[in-house]
Formats: sequence, structure tokens, C-alpha cells
Amino acid sequence: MTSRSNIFDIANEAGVSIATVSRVMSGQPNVRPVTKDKVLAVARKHGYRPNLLATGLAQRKHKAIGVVLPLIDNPFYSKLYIKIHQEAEALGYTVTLFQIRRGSYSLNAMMDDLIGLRLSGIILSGDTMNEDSYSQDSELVAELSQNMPVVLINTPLPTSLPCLSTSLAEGARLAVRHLNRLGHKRIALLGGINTPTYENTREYGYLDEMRRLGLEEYIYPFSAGESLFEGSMCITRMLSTYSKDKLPTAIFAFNDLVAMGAMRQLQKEGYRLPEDMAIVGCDNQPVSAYLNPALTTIDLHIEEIGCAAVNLLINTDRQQETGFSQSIQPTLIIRESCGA
Amino acid sequence: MTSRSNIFDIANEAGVSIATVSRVMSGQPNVRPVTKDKVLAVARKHGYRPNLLATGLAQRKHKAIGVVLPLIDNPFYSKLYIKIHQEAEALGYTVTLFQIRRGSYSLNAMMDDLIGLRLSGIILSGDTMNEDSYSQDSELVAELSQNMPVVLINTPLPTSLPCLSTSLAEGARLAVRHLNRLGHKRIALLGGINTPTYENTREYGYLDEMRRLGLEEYIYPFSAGESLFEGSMCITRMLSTYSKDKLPTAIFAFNDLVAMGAMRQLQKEGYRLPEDMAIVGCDNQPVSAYLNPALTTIDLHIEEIGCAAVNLLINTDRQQETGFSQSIQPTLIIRESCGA
DNA sequence: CATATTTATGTAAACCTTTTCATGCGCCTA
DNA sequence: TAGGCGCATGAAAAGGTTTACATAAATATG
Repeated sequence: MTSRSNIFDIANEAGVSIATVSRVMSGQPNVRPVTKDKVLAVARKHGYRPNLLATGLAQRKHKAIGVVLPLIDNPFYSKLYIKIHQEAEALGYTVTLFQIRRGSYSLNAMMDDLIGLRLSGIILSGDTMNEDSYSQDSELVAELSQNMPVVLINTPLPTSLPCLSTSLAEGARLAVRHLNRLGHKRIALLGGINTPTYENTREYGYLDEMRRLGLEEYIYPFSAGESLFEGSMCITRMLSTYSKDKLPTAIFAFNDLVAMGAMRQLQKEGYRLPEDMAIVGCDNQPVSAYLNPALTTIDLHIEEIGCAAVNLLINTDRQQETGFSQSIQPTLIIRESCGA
Repeated sequence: MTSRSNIFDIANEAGVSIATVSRVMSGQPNVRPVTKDKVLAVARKHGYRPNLLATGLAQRKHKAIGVVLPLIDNPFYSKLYIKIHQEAEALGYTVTLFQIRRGSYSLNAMMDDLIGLRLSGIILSGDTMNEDSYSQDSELVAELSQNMPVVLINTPLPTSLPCLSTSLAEGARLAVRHLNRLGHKRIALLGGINTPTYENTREYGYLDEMRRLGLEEYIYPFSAGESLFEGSMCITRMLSTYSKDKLPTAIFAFNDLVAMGAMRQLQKEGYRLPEDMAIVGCDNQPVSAYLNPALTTIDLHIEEIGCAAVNLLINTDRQQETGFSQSIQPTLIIRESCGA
């Protein structure tokens, strides 16, 4: 850990002022080529890299964005995070992750970092699985947005902040419509959970479409938890509730993991897929194409949202005040699990 | 974006000096309770949060660690990243991710960030799938380690830096031994790739154990790519190479995704699992327990490595000079895919 | 060739903290 | 009561940049 050289050292050795070094390092114009080369040579020789903390301090901000998410081990969020990271990095921004885990972590410490770091902005996706976190999210967002640009994802709070959403309700309609078109009447939803943003939930879309079709509803709610396990539990409950001839013949699952859990449990119980039960998942995880049967699913296009969020955040002047919001339409990916 | 208040504002309004405010905010002792309360009250009123860039500058470092990984959409790395993040956050460190993607991203820009940010340290896991990246990794690590503590994961470079490793070779031995114990003689390896760190690869362990057992080798290498797809391709190749009676009867797959790809392809071709083919995966991804059949796999305990890496990095004084290295033993997780 | 304009460089203030050192104060001990 | 001590506080330097402003040098203009 040799003590680093700073802008003064470089300026000295190159025989110029620190202003010139600064200009060279940040690629500003109006510096003579010969001067520039001299400075660069000295800098390279010493392995000089400008201290970004000082830079950030002087410029009152930092080419860095913060991403606030629920636990990222949910593939939906990790996909989103990866995309955000990729896009931001390509634009020269650094990205720092903050996970909201209920209870265990001091939210206040998180806010200290989030605000103290003088980030360029924040992308936040609240936890739509949990009603309690809603008011919490609201508070966080209120303070954050006073300090820097914020872009929300799937988190329509009562603010005028820009929010990008996957159209969950539309996804559910797509799934139900597809199953009904294949002749199914008893279609179950695995994972109905009340969220504060009720208009844009899978449950809302499911109910909406089922009623439109005049069909009876079968909802299997579960609490937030490991999706795979919840999926299999739903099936256990379902099988113990209905006799074989009353059983739903099709399922729309909260996400692909829930679908997998359900498939596993059904197959374990001797049901053949898709003959005895049709299934539609949600998220279009890579693995879903490699299941047996390959899973028909809803692609929510979360990557697009990730990209859009980064760009919206960075070109914030354009959108921030106007309360720009947008929701993007999902796509049905037909594979084998409905026998189509 | 109201202009933030700084330590002077708070000091003024509270009628104390900035030194006192600093002491209060950082929880130092020796400040009168009444003074402390006054300062805290003013700070809270203004929503004052110390500027961490200034703090970092003054202290010459930053409670932040950098994590350098290959593309994180590989579940192995995302699991590692999640664990590192969790552990670091719990210890009050912020974490910033840097993904090395071949070509597209400017390594130099990455180094600017990595070094310029004055991080507390760096955890780096090189790309063991790709031989080219080895020398690249070496260079990066050389420069990084001159600037800050570095802990390596699965990346034994010719340095004296601490390196934590999953014991890949031992994992392979475990798998082969298990399959052989179940009576299999023709055991294939899906994913033999030459890496510079040959002694600790799956291939090394596989060959080692196969020879010890006096068995013939079947290796299906593939280039880095989407694991699921590579898995299914390996099967296609395998099936077209051997007649049914010469075909391997068991498979050890590079990771669980490769295993899934293989399973899918085998089932598509009409093979029954595990009757016609036994499979062992690697990584113990959550989904592997929910496949049909549930996948027997090797747990590399990557989470433990993540935790250990963070702690090693932070208590660096203790270990850094001694070139501390350690490898942790994998575990065989027996489920259904071998018919055991 | 003198002047106006552009381009290259330097000076110094600003960004916001932490931390060393000095000072003042109240209290204890001899 | 003088000397010593511990605690609470303040003043000022240091940390490494950017950038507005000033100036000097080079070039263009008439």
C-alpha cells in the first residue's frame, strides 16, 4: 500500500499547474498536445488515478447510482439489477446495491449511505409482496426524493415521481385468456396477495378476466417466502380441497418459481403435465424453457424497464418534474405446459 | 433538490463548532449530553446527513468494498455476490459491483473507478472458464493490490494474496465416487475446460478419480456460453457418438444449469431419469431440489466463502501479509437423479 | 504592425469533513 | 491555595479535486 500520488505530485513533476493536470485527466479541450502528453506520461508512470471522492466533493456529485431493492435472491429482482448495472456501467456510472430486508437492517444506516454518498440518483423498487412495507417505502422515498432524482419501478406511490411498471394485471389477463382459449374453465391463481397498488396486480387482472368470461375464481394466496416451496404448498392445499372432478384444470402461477414448485408437487402426486393440469408461469426465467414440460409463461420485459429506468434517471432534467410514468406490456410465451 | 445543509449550518444553528458536530455525528465520546442533544435535534430538523465523500476524503478511505466478478447472471456468481453484499452491509460497508465482460467494457475505466473510489478493499473472482482472461486478471490484480487490500476467490494467481477457494476437484471426486458406488462404470463429465488453475478444476478431480477407479474417461467440453443450452448440446453430441449399449450411464455436470439442460434433452429423447441415466449436478441451486427428478448435486458452499472473504478483507491486518489461503470442502447432496 | 481574438495556463476559492493540538474549566489532592 | 488532571470544546490544517477568474501567449484581423 504505497502512499498514492496526488494531483500536486503529477503537476510538479510535469512542470505544470494542478489545473492543467485536472484538465488533462478529465479530457477537457484547450490543452496543448505536448503538455497533455507530458502530463499523461507522468501520470501513467506513477499509476495516478484521480481520487473520485475529491472529484465528487468538488463537483457536488458523483457518477454513481444507487439501486434499492427487496431481497435480490428473487430472480425477478436479480434480473432487473443485472440489467440496471449493465446499462449504468455502459454509461460510465458506478452502481451500488441496497437491499431492504425487513427488520434486520437499519434503515437509518441505509439512508445515511444513500444520501451521504451524493449519488447521481436512485432507482427504487419497493416490495409489492408486503403491505407493511408500503408506508415504509413512502417515507424513504419522500426523504430520498428531496435529495436527488428518484425513479420508481413497480412502486406507484402517491408522489409525482416517475414510475416504470410491468403490467402485471395485463399479464394475468393474457394468461387467463390463453388458458380459456384452450378450453379451461376452472383456472386457479397461485399467489393472490393484497398489495396497496391493487390495480396493477396479477390478482386484479385475473379476477377481471375471469369475471369477464363468467368463470368461477380459485385463488391460492401465500405469504412472502421461498417461491418454490410456496408453489408446492399451494398444490398440496388445492389437492386436499377438491375432489378430482372439481379440481381446477389450469393454473396461473405468481412467477416461474412458484410454477416450478407446483409442477414438482403435481408430478410427485402422479399428475401428468400438461394433460392433467395446464400451467402458465410468470417472468420467463431462462430455466423455464428447460423444464419438463417447458413452461408457458408471461414475459414482463423487466430488462427493458431496467434500461429505461437508468436512462430516465440520467436524463432526469427531461422527465423528473413532469412525473413521467409508463407501463410496459407483457408478452405471452407459449411453450409446452399448456399443451398448446 | 433543496440545497443540502452542511456541518457549518448545523454548527451555527446549534451554537457549537464544527468539530463538535463532527464528534456528535460520528458518535464519539466526551461530548456533554446536553450539547449532543442540541446538535442532534438541529441535525434531525434539517435532515442533515454527513457527506460521505468528504468523510472519505478526510479519512483517506471509505467504508465500501468493491466486488469484481465475471457476468453475474450465472447463479453461482449471483449467489456469491448476494452473500458478500449481505455480510458487508451487516458490517456497515457499502458494496459496489464491477462486472468483467470480455471486450465490451473498458477495463481502464473500471480501474479508474476501482482505484479512484478509495475503497476499503476488493474481492475479486476471475473467470475460470476462460484461459485468456487469466493474464488479464493478473494485471488487474497486480495494480489493485498495490492500492488496497485484495481477497481472491477461486482465482489462485501467482501472488501472495489471500485466496479462498471452493474445492472443485474434490467436488468432482465426490460425484464420481457416488456414481461409481451406485454401480456406474461409464461416467461422463459435461464441461471439461482447460483453465490455468488446473489442479483445482472439476476436470482434474474427475480424471483423478476415474483413473484411480480404473475407468475410461468421457469428457464433453464446451465453450463458455449459456449453461442450459450447453448442457443440452452435450447430450445431443453424446447421443450421436455412442450406440445405446456403449453410452455412458451416468453424468457429472459442470453445474446445475448444465445438468438441467442435459436432463431436458435426455427426457426429450425419451430417456427416463434416473433409470436410463444418472446425473449429478454442481452448485446446489434452489431450483435443483424441485426438478423432476430432484437433482443430486454438489454443494460448494459458496456462501461461506462469501462471508469469509468479507471478513478477511476487513480484518486485513491480520491476514493480508501472510498470504492466507484456504479452500473449503464441498458436500454431496443426494436427491433423486441417481436413483439412490 | 497594432489591436482584437482565441487559446493555453495558472491562482485561489470552494466542496465538506476529520483530527491534532491548544485552551479553558471544574475539581481533586497535598 | 497552588499544582495537576480530566473533560468539553474550539481553531485550523489537511485531504484531493474542480472551476471561475485572471493572465499570458499565440493567432487572426484590419
